[in-house]
Amino acid sequence: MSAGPPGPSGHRPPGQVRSALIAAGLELARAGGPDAVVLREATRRVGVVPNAAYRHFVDRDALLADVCVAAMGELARRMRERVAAAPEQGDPKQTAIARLDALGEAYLEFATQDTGLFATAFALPGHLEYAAGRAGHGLGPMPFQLLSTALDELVTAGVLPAERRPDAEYPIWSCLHGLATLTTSGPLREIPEPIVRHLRDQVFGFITRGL
Amino acid sequence: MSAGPPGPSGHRPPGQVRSALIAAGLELARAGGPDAVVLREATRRVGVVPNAAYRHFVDRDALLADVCVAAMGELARRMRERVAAAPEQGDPKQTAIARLDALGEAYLEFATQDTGLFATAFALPGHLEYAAGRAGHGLGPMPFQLLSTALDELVTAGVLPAERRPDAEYPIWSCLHGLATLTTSGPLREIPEPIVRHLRDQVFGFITRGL
DNA sequence: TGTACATCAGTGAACGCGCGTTCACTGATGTAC
DNA sequence: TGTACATCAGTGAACGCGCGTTCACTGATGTAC
Repeated sequence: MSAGPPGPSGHRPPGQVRSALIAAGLELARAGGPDAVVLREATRRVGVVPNAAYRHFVDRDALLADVCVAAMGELARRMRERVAAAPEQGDPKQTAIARLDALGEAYLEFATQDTGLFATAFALPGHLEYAAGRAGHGLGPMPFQLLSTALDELVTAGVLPAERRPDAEYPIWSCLHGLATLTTSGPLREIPEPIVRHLRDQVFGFITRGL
Repeated sequence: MSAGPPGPSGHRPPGQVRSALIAAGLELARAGGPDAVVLREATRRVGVVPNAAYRHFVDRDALLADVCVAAMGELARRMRERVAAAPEQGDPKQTAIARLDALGEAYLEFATQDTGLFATAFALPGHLEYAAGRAGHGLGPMPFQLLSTALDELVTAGVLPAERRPDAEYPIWSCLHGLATLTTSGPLREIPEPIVRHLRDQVFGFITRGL
């Protein structure tokens, strides 16, 4: 976690402290959500004096914003990973459905395993663009885009009727996101794991039926 | 907001300060969510010295817990109100569907109009029972129960096949809750109101199709 | 190739703030005899 | 009916804490001549 090589008063290679602060912020967020992204604690972990952070971020909110974007990027990365690993089925219909499932599984798995990071990804004030689409942060396609692509494939495969394609992202996203928050930080957060898995199957069935 | 009649050092009627603190906590929560429920600010609003709160709550978390329960009770109250106001249709099928719609509308409306209170209702650590059911707080039936009842009516009316009734609450709740959080405190929070309404219709259609 | 100087990224010390919480207290209320 | 006393719910003052942020500084790095 500590910066390592440079002496106690040394200068680091350019950009290293900045990215180390974001990395430290991510660890804090992983453990405690967005509120746990405390500027002083991040600098402590990087091995730098608190005010050094102000060389890289105008204030604490600017640091948090970068941490949020990174968290969302991490969610997207995991989703891409799982879609890529989804086994090719013989039937193109089955393949398209398997891809959508993989997306949903990754989303829920991330929320379960990294609850704090998941909450942080959605804590950025304002901009829908960064979750809802159009990359441009060098982090690759974001979750909404991945879902859009999966739905396009379902249309191509003939599973989803073309007239129901427009805006089909939103009901599905809502289902997944609702289940994720209810079971990880909502009233269902303490129910035993097998039951959570059952609920997930229930919701997946519901989604498939609604297509 | 202030306690009124009793003099600056006076004692209040028994129980009045306690419920006034919860009421003040609710106002704080309404404006800023659970984190805004600050013990000192609540006592300030009630017109009492900070440590007086410790006569009524073991610590700040205990106050917050009561505020959370009250917020959930308020959500339930609004849902009941809307269901009661739903117009009786000629067809029992239509009536049952209209009731479910009313429930969903009330849920989303509460999340939109009282975002802080909505977040607070779901911020209580631990207990699923209080949202997921079985009253017992003198606050009347809670949201989950209301949804269960609505689904039972859909089965009776012949809209929802009986074999799909078990656990049907969860996919529907997930959809509504996901849409509520995405559009009120998530990445979709700043999209214009007409579009939100369109998304809501989209989700309602999805739910009806999934029954 | 060497010197003068601007820039950059760190240090050290301090600030004010508001928070939750604890202490010893006081005066009003209700009960026992 | 009157007095003694326990209980209860408030007051007043103070605590330590960690936070975000600002100030003046210093030393290393890179550039101009």
